Amino acid sequence: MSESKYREWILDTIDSLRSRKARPDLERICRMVRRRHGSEPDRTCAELEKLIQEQTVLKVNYKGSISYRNAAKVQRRSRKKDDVSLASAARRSAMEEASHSDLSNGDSALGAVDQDEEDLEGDTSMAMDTDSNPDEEGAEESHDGPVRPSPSPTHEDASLQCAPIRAVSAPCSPSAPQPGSGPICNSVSAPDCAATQKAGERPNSLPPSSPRALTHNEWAYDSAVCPVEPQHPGMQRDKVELNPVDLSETPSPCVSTNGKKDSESREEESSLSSDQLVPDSAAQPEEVRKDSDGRLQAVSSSPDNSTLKKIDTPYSAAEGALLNGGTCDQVSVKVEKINQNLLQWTVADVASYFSAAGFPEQAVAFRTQEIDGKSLLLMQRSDVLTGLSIRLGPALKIYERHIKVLQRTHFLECDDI
DNA sequence: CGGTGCGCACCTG
DNA sequence: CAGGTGCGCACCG
Repeated sequence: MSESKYREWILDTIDSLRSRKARPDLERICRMVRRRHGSEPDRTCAELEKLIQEQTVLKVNYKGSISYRNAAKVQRRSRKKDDVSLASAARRSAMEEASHSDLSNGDSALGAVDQDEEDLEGDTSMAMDTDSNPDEEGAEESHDGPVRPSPSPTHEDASLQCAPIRAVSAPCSPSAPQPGSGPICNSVSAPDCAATQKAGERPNSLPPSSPRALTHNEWAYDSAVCPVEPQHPGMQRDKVELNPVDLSETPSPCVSTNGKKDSESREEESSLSSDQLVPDSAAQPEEVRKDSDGRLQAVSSSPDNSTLKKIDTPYSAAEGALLNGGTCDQVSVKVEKINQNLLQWTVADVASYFSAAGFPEQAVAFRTQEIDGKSLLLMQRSDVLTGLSIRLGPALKIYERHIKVLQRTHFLECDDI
């Protein structure tokens, strides 16, 4: 209930601010939501972070300050260009998510957001990067995110390293800080990851399609993923295994991504740094704390945590599949693991999955229709094409490339069992 | 004082 | 050139 409300409110507010030519920053968003709906700023911040993780809202560092974007709008633009490149987008998302998990953990919302935003916006407004020179410093710190993106083998290392850290230290600040020390953990973990990544290597293999886009997406995804991982031990395992495997193993067709890493890596760094840096270091700390506190409490007693965890796994699997191209055998294997969780996916998980897969607008429709993992498994082609009131193009892609694949893998698993 | 409208400059593709 | 973004200012209640 509240979630959807806040989503509407926040997206509405962002749109409103944008139409007014005012920067949609945290302060203005919170204020407007409070005025319009009487919601407390803290709560708004928390909900905003959730949306960011879901990629419903993009956090961007633009011209040295943090801005929030309506992911749906942003993506449209970028995607328009890409257009047919769904596959590429999907790959990116998958790749990114897998790799990023590490990064985002520390920063949590901020880092993640920025990343996400960047990804989405990357096409349209890389201005942020340009403008945000000063921020770059911060970005370096947060770079973790950017670095992770690196596709292949490298991030494996990074992810592996980071993963453990995250789990131990704590969950990512934003969404689900399970351990009491959300904020601290974040700060600590992030740096560690970053350091390791930086020192070791930069993982930068970008996918063939678009370097920037890839990078951006990756970041965003990472953030989203990270939070989840820490929570469930079991999940984490899966995730860890999956991610590394996916990335490293991806021997077959997918390999193409690796080649481009080098050239693109530069770009990634530059772009990444600008966006991520500022937000994470400066503004976010406060937000995070708030969120963490609230969530922590909630988490301890509530099922939220489980949701988050679930999300991570699903993503990784899905992502892996996407990245690989959806056809790889490996993918199927990964998917299988995922499938187990599929039945446990919540509505939020499903929405997050499709947001991460590059369908933020359509993800809203899934949420609106309250499609959870079980419902997803029951969905037929006609349901997707006509039951969600989404455009035919994305609907077809979503069904053929995601739902169908998820269902297939799930039922295959069942058969085996 | 806070919300709103918008001209204008700046960026990117 | 087109389109997005947001600063800074003026206006309104």
